Amino acid sequence: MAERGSTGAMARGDTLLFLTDDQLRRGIEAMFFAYRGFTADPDRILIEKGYGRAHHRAVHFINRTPGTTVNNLLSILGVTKQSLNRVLRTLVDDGLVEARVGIRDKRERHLHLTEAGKALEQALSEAQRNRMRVAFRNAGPEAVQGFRAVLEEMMDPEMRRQYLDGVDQG
Amino acid sequence: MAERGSTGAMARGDTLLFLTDDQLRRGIEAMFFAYRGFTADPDRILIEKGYGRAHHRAVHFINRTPGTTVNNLLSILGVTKQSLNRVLRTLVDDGLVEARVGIRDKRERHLHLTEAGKALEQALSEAQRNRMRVAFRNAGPEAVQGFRAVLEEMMDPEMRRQYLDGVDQG
DNA sequence: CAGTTTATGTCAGCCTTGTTGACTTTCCAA
DNA sequence: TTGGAAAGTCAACAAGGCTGACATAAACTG
Repeated sequence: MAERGSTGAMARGDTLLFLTDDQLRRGIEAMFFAYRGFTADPDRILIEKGYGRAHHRAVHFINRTPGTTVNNLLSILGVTKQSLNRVLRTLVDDGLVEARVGIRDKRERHLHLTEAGKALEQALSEAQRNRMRVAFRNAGPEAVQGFRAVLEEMMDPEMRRQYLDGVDQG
Repeated sequence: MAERGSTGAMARGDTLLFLTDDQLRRGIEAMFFAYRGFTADPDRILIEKGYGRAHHRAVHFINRTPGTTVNNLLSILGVTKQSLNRVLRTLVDDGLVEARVGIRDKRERHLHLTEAGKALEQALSEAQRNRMRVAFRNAGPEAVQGFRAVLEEMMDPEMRRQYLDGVDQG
C-alpha cells in the first residue's frame, strides 16, 4: 500500500491511521474548539460572581489538594507568584480561601477552601463535569481511554507528573 | 455489581468505565495540562517574533480557508471585531496578511497569507504538529479516534460545525 | 551567633487580549 | 434612494499574564 502524506502511517491491530498533516491539523483544531466548550460553562458562572478562569484554577487545585502551599500551587499553575497572589488575595478577602500558617514551617501558608469556597468549587466543577460526562457517555468508554492517553502524551513531562500526582490509586 | 460513585457506569463491549466524579476530574485535569503542552511550542516561536496566541489563531484559520472574510473569521474565533481588528492590523502592517477588497461585495475583505505569512504559519503549525504527531504515535491509532470523538462531543454545536467544516472529505 | 537561603507578600509598571460603546465609511439590495 | 450590513476606528477599561525590586519572617548552615 502506497504511503499517503508526508508523515507516514501508523498501524495497530485492525486499525490503520495516516498521520498526514491534514489529520494532524484536524487534531489541532479539535483541541482548539473543544477547549472552548470545556471552559464555557464554568466561565458563565465565574462572570456572574465576578471571578475569572484564574480563580477557577486556584480553587480547583486547592480543592484537589487541601493544605497545599503557595509554592506548590505555583508549580502546578505555572504562573508567577505575583500573578497568583493577586488572585489568591481576592479569594482570601472574599472568604473563599483560608491561608493557614504552617506548623512545622511557619513560612509556609497552607491553603484550604472555606465552606463558601467549597460551594463555588462545587458549582464550577459540577458544570464542567456535566459536560465531560455527556461527552464521555456519547463517545463511549473506549474513546475515553483514548482521549486520556493522547492528552497524557501531549503534556510536558513536568505537567504529566502533576497530572499523575492527582490520581487516587495510580 | 454495585454502583460506585454518584454518576453511574457506562459499558460497551468488554470495557466497563465508571464515570465517578473523580474519573471526570481526571478528564478535566487532563484537558488543562494537555492544553498547556499543546500551546507551548508555538508560544515560544510567537514570543520570539513579538506575536501572541491571537495572531497564531488568525494566521491558522486564514491559512486553512484562504480568502475568508473578516466576519467569517470573527464567528470562528468568537471574539469581538475590535479585538480581531487589532491583531489583523498588525499582521497586515507587518506584511503577513493581505486584505483584498471583495469583488462581488466590496465591503468585504478577503484575507490571504503573504509568503511571509505562510512562512510563519508553517513554523507555528510544524511545531504544533510535531507534538501532536508524537502524542498520536505514542498513544496509538485507536486512542486517536477516541481522542477525536470525545473532543468533538465536548464542543458547543456552533464550534462543532466550524470543526466539521474544516474537514476535507467528511 | 551571623549569614544565607527559602517562602511569601507587595508595590509599581508593562503587555496582550479580551470587553463595551460610539461613530464613520462604504456599498448592497429592496 | 434609503435602510441596514460589513468593516474600520477611537476611546476606555479589565483580567491576567509578565518583570523587577524590595520586605519580612523563618529556617537552615557554618
